[in-house]
Amino acid sequence: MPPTRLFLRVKADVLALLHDIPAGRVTTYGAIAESVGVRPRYVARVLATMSDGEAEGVPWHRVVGAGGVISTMQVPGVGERQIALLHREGVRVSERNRIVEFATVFFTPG
DNA sequence: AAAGTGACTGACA
DNA sequence: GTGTCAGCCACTT
Repeated sequence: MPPTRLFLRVKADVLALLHDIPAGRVTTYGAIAESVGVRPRYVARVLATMSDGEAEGVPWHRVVGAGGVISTMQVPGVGERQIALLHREGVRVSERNRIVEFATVFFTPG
């Protein structure tokens, strides 16, 4: 099934916003969604349906759930990978899978 | 057409 | 601080 036009538009917008997020900072699905004009779940869907190849060079790991939750923990393997990537940028994650000092590393897109 | 499904959120206990 | 839950709505059976 080919993606809908809306999906492609949102995907392009989301990717553009992701590249504006500096290393060491994170944003949320909700914040991106607000900027793009869709629901948070839609943003999540866009990221979740990206292949490894598409994710190449895309800082998808800088997107977390509201409050700094690593929501990708729901997908086996992905959560661990995201945390590793964040650590590499100096973003600490608690053992409860939450961003440490979330308020200070939060970045508002757009 | 109808029911199922979330890489989500905010509210509430 | 943590855990549940209902609402959400586009997408997928």
